[in-house]
Amino acid sequence: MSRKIFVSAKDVADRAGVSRSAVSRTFTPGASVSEETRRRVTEAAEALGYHVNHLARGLMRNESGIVCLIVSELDTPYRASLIRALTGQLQSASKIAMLINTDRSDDSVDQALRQAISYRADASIILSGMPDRSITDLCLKSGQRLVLINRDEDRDGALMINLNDRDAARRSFIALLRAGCRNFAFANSEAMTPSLMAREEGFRAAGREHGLEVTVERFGSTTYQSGAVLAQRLLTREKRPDAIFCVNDLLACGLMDAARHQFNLAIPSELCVVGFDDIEQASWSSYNLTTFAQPVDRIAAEAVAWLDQVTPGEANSRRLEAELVWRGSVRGG
Amino acid sequence: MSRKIFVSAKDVADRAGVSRSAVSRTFTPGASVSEETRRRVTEAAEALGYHVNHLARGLMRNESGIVCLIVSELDTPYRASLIRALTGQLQSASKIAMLINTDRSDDSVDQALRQAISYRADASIILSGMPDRSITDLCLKSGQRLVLINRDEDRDGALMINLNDRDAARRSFIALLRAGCRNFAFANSEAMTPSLMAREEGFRAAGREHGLEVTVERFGSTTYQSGAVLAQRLLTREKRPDAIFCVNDLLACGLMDAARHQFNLAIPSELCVVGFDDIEQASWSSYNLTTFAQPVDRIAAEAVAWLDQVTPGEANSRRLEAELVWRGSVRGG
DNA sequence: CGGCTTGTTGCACTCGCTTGCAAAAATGGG
DNA sequence: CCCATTTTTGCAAGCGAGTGCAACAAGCCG
Repeated sequence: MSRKIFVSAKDVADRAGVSRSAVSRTFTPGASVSEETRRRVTEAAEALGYHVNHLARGLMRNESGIVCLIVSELDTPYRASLIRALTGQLQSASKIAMLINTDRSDDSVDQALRQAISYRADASIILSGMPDRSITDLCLKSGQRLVLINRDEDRDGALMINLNDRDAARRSFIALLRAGCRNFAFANSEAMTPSLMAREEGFRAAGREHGLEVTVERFGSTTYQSGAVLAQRLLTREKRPDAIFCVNDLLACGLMDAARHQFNLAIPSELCVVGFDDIEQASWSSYNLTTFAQPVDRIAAEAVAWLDQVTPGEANSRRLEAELVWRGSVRGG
Repeated sequence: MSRKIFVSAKDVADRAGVSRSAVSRTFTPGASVSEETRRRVTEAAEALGYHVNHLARGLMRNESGIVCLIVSELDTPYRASLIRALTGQLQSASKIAMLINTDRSDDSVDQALRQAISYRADASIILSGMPDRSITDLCLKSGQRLVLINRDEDRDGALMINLNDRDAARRSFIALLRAGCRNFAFANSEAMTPSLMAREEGFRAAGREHGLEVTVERFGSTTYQSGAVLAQRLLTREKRPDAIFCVNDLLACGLMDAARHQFNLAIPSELCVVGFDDIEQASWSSYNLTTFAQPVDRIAAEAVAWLDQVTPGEANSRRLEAELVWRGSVRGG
């Protein structure tokens, strides 16, 4: 059971009867090689099953082509679709994604970034959690790019991609108002991340502007189960809400199911619901949920484009619009 | 804008006043270093923010710690949860996952494996698609391990993890029979992968054994949308089925929604449904779907354990049981 | 034919790390 | 205190690739 039977540039060179540099050059775009040698080298490489060792190349060039995706709970529909978009587009830009799972503990985001440094990743994209400033500084100092998606906090040197959450929330309020709703509620988790809070703020602010009260309830994390609990809390109130903006779709699904199956409410006639993310399930006919679409492809495109730039550039913050997707969980439309 | 400001072992050595071998040894478990030098080295490393360069280490040791996950449509609930389990467990075994997305074309699985070779991945885990034999041979010859999950075909040298699909299908048939169903149908996609076909086979076989006819319908891919189409086809038949085994949960959700919303059928009183995978949505109260659970943690554990073995071993095939999860989409239970 | 440009090639050094080997230091027993 | 044994340490040789530099070949012009 021989182990290290990788074929190296040396082997190819020998077979092709050229120097090692020649084969190196054939695989380096824009290097000076004659047509003849190139042919002989590629031929030999083909025959031997040679592939440039990206580890060694990365070592020399001091850039590995690796981009770390740092994420927790990656089986959540929105996260998963973002990862799909990111990996796809990274590959088109001939980079490769390393996936770091930070489910375990909170400091594991920091751990993850250390891993990223160890593998000399060219960049890290953070989808969940928020690393210490000390560690992000270390990353930046190591020449690593940093992209923060929906994490809002300020980190200069990093690219921050956010949605216009406040505005989306306001538009949602207006839509619900037009649908004839009068008792507004906001169903939030206790996660309190900046983007979730921005949605809450925006919705409240819209309520104030229209002189209408907004009931806010927060519970657990942004899951289906929390949605059920929030339904319980909101729908048993003396003044039962007839419009609920849920901080994300998963939660909205749980809330709708509870509203229908436990409280026998008809949607949208007795209760209007709006969600956020536009996960696949939102389009399922059991939910048919009016929601705001996260522009996952745009997000991924912005991130990858920024990574492809030679100079980091200054305008390192992108605020994208969430598009309202009208479906049947709100009257009218 | 200086680029390569990575701190190397040399830097640490200088600061700690030792040789560069000493610092290398401090970071190599089981190497001979005195307590004193180790202390000084770690101290200096800490101060400088040093991290072992895994690229260089991988180059020397000829093993990178990288495991490639090759997958398409990774935002599918089952896939996503498998990836989550795999990344988590790989990290616990101090390996790291590279995610390769093969959504684009069919030969991109081969492309992906080439990437794996280029990065000198220690192993590749294939969750979707089936690579050419030529390329798998190349992988194995390069000393790379290969794990195939739910891909069934024979590739010796690789670890194959499959479920006992036939048996699950048979158990499903019996459960439906006990529930009093008499008109059985199997809703399949046109994907025709071995594991999906094994479910169909198993279900049909069980039907034959009990002298009952099984209607089989196939359409599209294994998605929610296909489920709706299949409902359309199956529920408009002259002899309407009262029991449908769906090849996976996603499809089952689509079928149930169509059955309820378009055909006004009550589940389980007028129609019993069984799915496969036990994705999160199966437990949502709108579906409450009786289904077979993919033991994702077990699968991941088996894969990682095998990768951790020193010698590949011979019993390179695992057949796991899918556990039946009883919920409300089948009467009785 | 000499001198020049242009294009190719190979040598040798470098990247950051591991590791065998031999020298040096520490330990212990008599 | 000396010698044998065990640890610890540094040197130097790789791992597989990229690249500046100089040597060389070829081609062109006068």
